[in-house]
Amino acid sequence: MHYTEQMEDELREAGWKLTPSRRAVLSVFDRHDLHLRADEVLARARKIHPAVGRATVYRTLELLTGMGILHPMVLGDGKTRYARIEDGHHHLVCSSCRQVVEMHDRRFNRLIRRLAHEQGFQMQSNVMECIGTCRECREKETKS
Amino acid sequence: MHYTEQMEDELREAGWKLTPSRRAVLSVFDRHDLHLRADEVLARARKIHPAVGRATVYRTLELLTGMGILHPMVLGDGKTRYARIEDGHHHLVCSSCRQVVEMHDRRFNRLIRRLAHEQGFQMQSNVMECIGTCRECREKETKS
DNA sequence: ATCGTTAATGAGACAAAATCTCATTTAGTG
DNA sequence: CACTAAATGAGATTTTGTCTCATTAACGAT
Ligand SMILES: [Zn+2]
Ligand SMILES: [Zn+2]
Ligand SMILES: [Zn+2]
Ligand SMILES: [Zn+2]
Repeated sequence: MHYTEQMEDELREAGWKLTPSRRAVLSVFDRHDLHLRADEVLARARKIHPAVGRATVYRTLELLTGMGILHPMVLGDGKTRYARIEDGHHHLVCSSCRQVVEMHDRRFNRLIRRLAHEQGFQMQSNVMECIGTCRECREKETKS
Repeated sequence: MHYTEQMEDELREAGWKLTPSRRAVLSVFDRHDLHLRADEVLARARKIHPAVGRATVYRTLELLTGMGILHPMVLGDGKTRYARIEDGHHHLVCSSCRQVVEMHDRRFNRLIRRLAHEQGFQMQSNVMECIGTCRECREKETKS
């Protein structure tokens, strides 16, 4: 079953109404590697359901965040972006060229789950942002 | 030597002028466990140097972020907050009661550094946010 | 100590992002 | 089809962040 449909089921099962606006916002996140600002979500959602209002997009982003489907984050540039989050969502951000590399490593989730457990927390999900310098930028740097 | 003075030295050595406004913003972050919104930083900075303007606070936050001294983050609630970041800054956020627990574990930085290295990145710093449920909230939940 | 250069500043206009209100609509239920 | 509470969109409003520009002051040179 496709991700979007799965999430629609989750909404329904949690007792939320499945409206065209909510479905539009949800379907924007069909790919797992998007990091979108609220206004970008609005623009994309309108391609699917032109009538959606800004307020509804914000409300839906909040709803989906509360359900653990999306998660807000700032990838170094101070802008709030929303991304899908399954168990974990890990990034390498180059402080020089700003490229963002997605990194998924089981070891990571395992370690976090364990550390959280030590503190009495039960992990739902996690987001990590590692700021550094990518190889290309380091090479440019040493040359100059 | 105190943290704030150390950071002042860093600024100076990087060639930036050490103004009362910059020192005020810097001194706001004397404690390591603060996560402040820009307007909170402004209010606190004004207690030290009442003349600071909003624009300067934003400019300084950007400067300090660029230098790897501060880092913007959203702890679940979609508000951008700035916090000191030494090597890493790791949080457990309870999705139910919203409490934030700071977690510092060497294993974490080690693992991230290694994974980053595998991707050709040289880590400067990292921020992690783990969303979950704290013990108290889980106990409340099972009782009800 | 004084000077000159130039980065840095604060005020306030402006722009962007987010929230709130409320009259209207509609999804889900039977 | 009809009912009802939840959800919506429009637009006002608030909050957050940026930009401009005339003025100031940090810091190195003298
Ligand atoms: Zn991502
Ligand atoms: Zn790079
Ligand atoms: Zn923290
Ligand atoms: Zn809790």
